[in-house]
Amino acid sequence: MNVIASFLTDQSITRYISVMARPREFDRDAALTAAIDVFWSKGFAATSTEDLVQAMNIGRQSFYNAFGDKRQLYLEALETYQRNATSCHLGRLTTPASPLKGLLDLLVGLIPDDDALRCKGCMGAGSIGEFGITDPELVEMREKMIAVFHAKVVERIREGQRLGEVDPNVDAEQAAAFIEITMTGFQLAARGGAGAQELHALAAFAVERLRA
Amino acid sequence: MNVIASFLTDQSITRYISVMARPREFDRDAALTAAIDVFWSKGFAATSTEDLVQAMNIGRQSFYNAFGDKRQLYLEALETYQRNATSCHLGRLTTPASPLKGLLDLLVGLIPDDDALRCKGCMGAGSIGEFGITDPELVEMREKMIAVFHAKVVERIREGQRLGEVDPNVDAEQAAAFIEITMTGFQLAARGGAGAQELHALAAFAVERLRA
DNA sequence: TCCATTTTTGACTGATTAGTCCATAATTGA
DNA sequence: TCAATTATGGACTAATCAGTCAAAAATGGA
Repeated sequence: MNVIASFLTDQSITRYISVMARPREFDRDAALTAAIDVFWSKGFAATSTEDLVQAMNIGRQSFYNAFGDKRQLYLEALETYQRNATSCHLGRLTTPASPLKGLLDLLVGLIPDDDALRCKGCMGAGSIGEFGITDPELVEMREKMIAVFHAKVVERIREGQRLGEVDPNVDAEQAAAFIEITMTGFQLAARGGAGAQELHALAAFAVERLRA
Repeated sequence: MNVIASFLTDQSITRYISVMARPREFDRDAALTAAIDVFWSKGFAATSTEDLVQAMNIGRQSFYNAFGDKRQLYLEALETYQRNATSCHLGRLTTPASPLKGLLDLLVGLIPDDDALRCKGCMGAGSIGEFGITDPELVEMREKMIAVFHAKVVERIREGQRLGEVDPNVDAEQAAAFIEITMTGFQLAARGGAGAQELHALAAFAVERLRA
């Protein structure tokens, strides 16, 4: 075992090795970000390793050294994407004082004004569409991500009910699931070319349907 | 020009030719149905022509004779799928006397009880996820399909408002768009493994949110 | 029986695929 | 300076890809 210390679990930080070897020339995080972008736009199957090494601007062997193989890179890309996206969602959901406004911000946050960005949709939704439940590892990743998120949405809805903003007759769990379904609907609609204005109006409509 | 008569536009019916040649040995419709099933499950990029000829149970040259190429077959498969699906949706939407019940049936109709079928999701949604707006021909096909459907949903919602079932304060166009977003959300959730019971409950929840 | 035509069958093609091999370079500690 | 280790670049490989070719078979009409 050559590893003396691995203080950091983040793979992007060069680990301390007993005998230091040739250092990596490229920025692993930047390469990963480039890979995310390709997979996000084209999906897994339609992306070739050649597409990847070009976009990441690294050599083929560096690619396999640093990321394992195409599938491992996809898993890492998707996880990184999802962690980041979920973090943004939670920020928007919880920032406003008004829970209903939080839900609105959550939905509106899914809709970039920039057409090119909006049309990429959501990589997570793309992954569900491409793989469904055929890949257990992906299913597990999804479930972990959604669990955290779902709990927060439920919490915010209950808060809205206590404050008299949200219809007290609805079941908070169901309302949260409803918001989540609406989110995926938005993401697919955006990928299909729906306009920002149209989606903003729909976000308002959906949230308004929960008002007390 | 060898075609004496082409009474029927349906490609699946052997056309009348001046000099009759060797007849096709396989059922074109059955082969197309098999192709739909493969594309539906795996998407376009992940499906090989080998997958297709095996599932369709025809020779490679017969495949290219009868369907052009992989992309043309995909277009035909998707169009056939969509026409059929839209027809089913419209039937469920318009059959019940109650418009609100029609909307509920529409949503519930998206959710097969059979797990394997439900997990396939919707081929149309899959196509949006895979191609986004990158293929103009697909975008055009979608727009034609949705236009007919959307008009019918709006109509049913207005009817519900006249009958006092649907909240008179909502904009019928927006409510219809909301139903359509909910549909795509359902289809992706189903593909991701959501349970039938859970989705049924959500269908009721969504429709109930439109009640007067 | 032969002709014109299309279908079928199976082999074939050139391109692309994911991934590997290997020689060389760069690094630190001995 | 050398040993140990990892990174890099470029050539390579075996498999699979979408699509084609050509010969044989099947049909109805001449």
